[in-house]
Amino acid sequence: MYAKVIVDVPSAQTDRQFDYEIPDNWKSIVQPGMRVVVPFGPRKIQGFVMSISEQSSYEQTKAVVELLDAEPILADEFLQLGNWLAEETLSFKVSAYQLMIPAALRTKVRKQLKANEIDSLPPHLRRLFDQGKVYQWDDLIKEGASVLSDVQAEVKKGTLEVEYVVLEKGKTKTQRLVQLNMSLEQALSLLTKRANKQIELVHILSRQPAPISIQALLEEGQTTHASLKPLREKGIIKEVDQEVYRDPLSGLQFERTEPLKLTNQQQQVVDQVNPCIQKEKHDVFLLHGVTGSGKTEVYLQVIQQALDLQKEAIMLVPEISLTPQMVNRFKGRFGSEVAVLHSGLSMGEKYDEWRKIKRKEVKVVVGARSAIFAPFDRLGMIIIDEEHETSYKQEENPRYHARDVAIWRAQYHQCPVILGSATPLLETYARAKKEVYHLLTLDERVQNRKMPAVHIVDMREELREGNRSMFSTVLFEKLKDRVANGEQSVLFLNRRGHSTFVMCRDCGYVATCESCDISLTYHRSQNRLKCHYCGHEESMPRTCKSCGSEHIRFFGSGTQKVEEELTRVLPEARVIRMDVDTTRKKGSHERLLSAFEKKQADILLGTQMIAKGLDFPSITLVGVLAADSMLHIPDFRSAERTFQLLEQVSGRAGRHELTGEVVIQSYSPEHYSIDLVKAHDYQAFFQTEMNQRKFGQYPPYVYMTLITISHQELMKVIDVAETVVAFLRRELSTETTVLGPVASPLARIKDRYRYQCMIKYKNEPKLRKVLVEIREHYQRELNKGLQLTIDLQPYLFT
DNA sequence: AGCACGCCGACT
DNA sequence: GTCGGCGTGCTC
Repeated sequence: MYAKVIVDVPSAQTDRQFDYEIPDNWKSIVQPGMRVVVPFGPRKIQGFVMSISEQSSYEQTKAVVELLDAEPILADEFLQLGNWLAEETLSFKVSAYQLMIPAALRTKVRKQLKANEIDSLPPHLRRLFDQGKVYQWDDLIKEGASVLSDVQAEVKKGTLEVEYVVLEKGKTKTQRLVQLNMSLEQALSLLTKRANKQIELVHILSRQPAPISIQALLEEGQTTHASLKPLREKGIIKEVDQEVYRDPLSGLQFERTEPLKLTNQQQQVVDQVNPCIQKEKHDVFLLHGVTGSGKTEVYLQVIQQALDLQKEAIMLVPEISLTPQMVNRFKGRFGSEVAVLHSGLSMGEKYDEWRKIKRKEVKVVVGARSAIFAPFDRLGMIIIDEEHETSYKQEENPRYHARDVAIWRAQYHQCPVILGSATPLLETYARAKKEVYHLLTLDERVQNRKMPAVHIVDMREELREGNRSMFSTVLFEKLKDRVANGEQSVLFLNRRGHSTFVMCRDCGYVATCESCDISLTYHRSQNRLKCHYCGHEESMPRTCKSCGSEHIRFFGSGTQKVEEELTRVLPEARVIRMDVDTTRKKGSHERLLSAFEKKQADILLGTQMIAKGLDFPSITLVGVLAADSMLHIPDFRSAERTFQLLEQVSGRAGRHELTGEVVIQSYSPEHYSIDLVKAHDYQAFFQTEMNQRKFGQYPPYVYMTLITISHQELMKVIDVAETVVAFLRRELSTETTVLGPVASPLARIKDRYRYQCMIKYKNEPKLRKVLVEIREHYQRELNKGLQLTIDLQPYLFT
């Protein structure tokens, strides 16, 4: 019997199955989807069993050396999904499989030196084995080169041996429990009358039917470890280790909520989706619901339907909106049947949540992108909230989109998918219009609340009237009003730091990062300049590096500067700033939001991260300080992103009894992506933008593929890029457009020059084959400095 | 990815 | 003559 194994070596040459003999004692145990350790050349590595076969076409096969799982870690569904995903994203199969298992289960191979005959070693080598029979290879490197060749000589003789140990990173957490090791009478007979505390502890234990934790025991007995120790020494108690889950939400209480009464519109949506769950029919729904229309309640109720039918559900949310508010709503409705997966969890916590799913202890998963791989086997519903969010696309290999995986899994399980958004991605809405997806609309807010009124302020006008501050008169007055009335405001600015760039007034020199083609951002609190791409930091120069002048000035405002300005012009306002810099520490996100919720501040000032999910009753004003900040980015989706962001931010206002207002400051208020926010008119935006896309031949009218080439040397990059483009033009059909090569918008990052080329096509069956050929051609150079990334359906063009 | 094998230049 | 630099190819 042979196991067909995909080995854990992510490279083009090893991206296929290898055959290994299964030793007799494992023949009945090994199954597809299990992890094994196999010999691979001179070393030992991990692999995934794909299938089991009676024969092998290889004359000589090595045997599986270790079995890492007692049952398959990847169900058949995932073996198929991985195969599809690898092909779809042009990545290695093993990389696709690694996505599906928690990081804690990924293995590391440790190389070590084992002494077979310590006594026959020369003294300078024998020294290494003072501590034991093994010596870590990593430490050997520090010993110097001559030792290495001596070691190699001994390995040849057989006195030393090179070993490979496969280690799992994660551990299960255990808790120590105690119980009585004998009857109460026996125990008491072993104790003196004066040992009051010990006697009490024994009594407590005798009342417990099951072992209890040491902590609980000592607490109940009102004592410390001092009274436990003698019991342990006399053998009166027995201790056992029990596996426990790390609970990221420990100590939190969730108030149980009941389903809310649905509006007619909400009910219609539920009525269309529920039959699909019941009849096990696959369908993709686009739920287009304006902000505040109660999409979340719809999600909760269709998930309830799935649970009622003994099925499971996955709900994806953008990382950024996986706020305590969202978690509370799910925990409140489904209690302990929910697992939560997001990047804020530690590796161990993620592993525990994953095991709860695998063991069927939960029925619902709420999580960010990777939660789409939750190991359920009776999926009844998949929901992707804020479907247009860019975070659903992974920006490293495998470059997959959670939506595509969701639809694949839903087809496999024959269940519906709901894509929900107030501002769907253009491609998605176009598909709904073509009836590829099923369109469901919620165009009214719940309880007939009005959409917030939007004022658009022309900042050029403000400037002309002599207002050079970053707040327009309108916004400032309204802010002041809110603070006076005890209502809350949200201020949004898509830039962190203090100033976006620092320029010399005399010679025009702009401080840039030495490794990237990016201007440095000034951070006031540390008085330093930072690169937001590579993390490089330097102190703020007193004089211009180029001409020595002292006239260095700050330009472009970030959140830090706005905060400063606010305390100056509106000293009575209490401000909370939320951006990457203030939320870096674990839990600070929650802390800041709950402080705002408790009305410990009047103004919440922040970047992207406050744009979604916030639902606080007393927010009645939303201010957008620089609406055009995204508009001039060289990306065909910049108008769409601007509209989406403005709509999302506006949606934070007036979600409850108090009506809301929005003030948008812009230097191009006539642009449709800004102007149409006034009427909250997605339809009009869709039409206008579709015309633009048609005119420029952009998605959804064409598909796109982006190839980015980078290298330390500029000439090398240009050379490769030109060769690639020429090859593409020659191989692809004449209807396909190949653009470039051009320097990437971020032309240099971390000392690497970057060029890109874009392929636009409608129908190109040869594409994958041609792309694979390009990658194979540069195989050799890929190890040596050259980087070539291929992104099918890119979201970002940096 | 590692690792061995193998082929050329700078040394004892 | 040998040590060790890296290019090339293989791993069931």
